[in-house]
Amino acid sequence: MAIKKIGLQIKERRNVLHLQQKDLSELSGVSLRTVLQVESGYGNPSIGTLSKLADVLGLEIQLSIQTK
Amino acid sequence: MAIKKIGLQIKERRNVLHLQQKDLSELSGVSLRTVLQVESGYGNPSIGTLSKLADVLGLEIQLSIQTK
DNA sequence: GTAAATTATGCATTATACTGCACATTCGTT
DNA sequence: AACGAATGTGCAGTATAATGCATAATTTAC
Repeated sequence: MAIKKIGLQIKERRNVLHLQQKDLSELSGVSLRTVLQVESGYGNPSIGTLSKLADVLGLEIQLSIQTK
Repeated sequence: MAIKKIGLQIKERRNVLHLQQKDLSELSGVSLRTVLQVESGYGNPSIGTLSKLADVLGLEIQLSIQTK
């Protein structure tokens, strides 16, 4: 499922950058509560919310041809 | 902005596959109303909704390192 | 061990995505 | 032009994402 994978990517990238969830929350303007939900793969964030998180982490959302 | 770009990609891909908005709506289970909004770059779809559309179109949502 | 920091969960409220219906506009065909 | 098909808009209702607060559990540092 897309959301779980994305949540994991967010979490891993955050760790690589040595940021805490609270940092990501504050830098992105997304509540800590929602950061937690997204990273746990629980929930169904909007593109807007995901985009705010991705921006802080230097990531971008892409649509690509399915490989598989 | 991420949403406008994604909307355009959805629309272009749909055209490549010779699908109409109504087809995409029915195949994905997303209302025609929402398909219209997403394609026009207006609105802020959830990952779940975007994922349903992407699946039908053979696309996948990805997070990748920002290139720019 | 224990204290503090970090991550996680329950519940209630607010903001907003998603939808259906009706109607309007644009596009293609004759 | 005139008709039908496809795409788009306004408005209202419903579902659910996003949030804050309090509280837990977990991890980290002392």
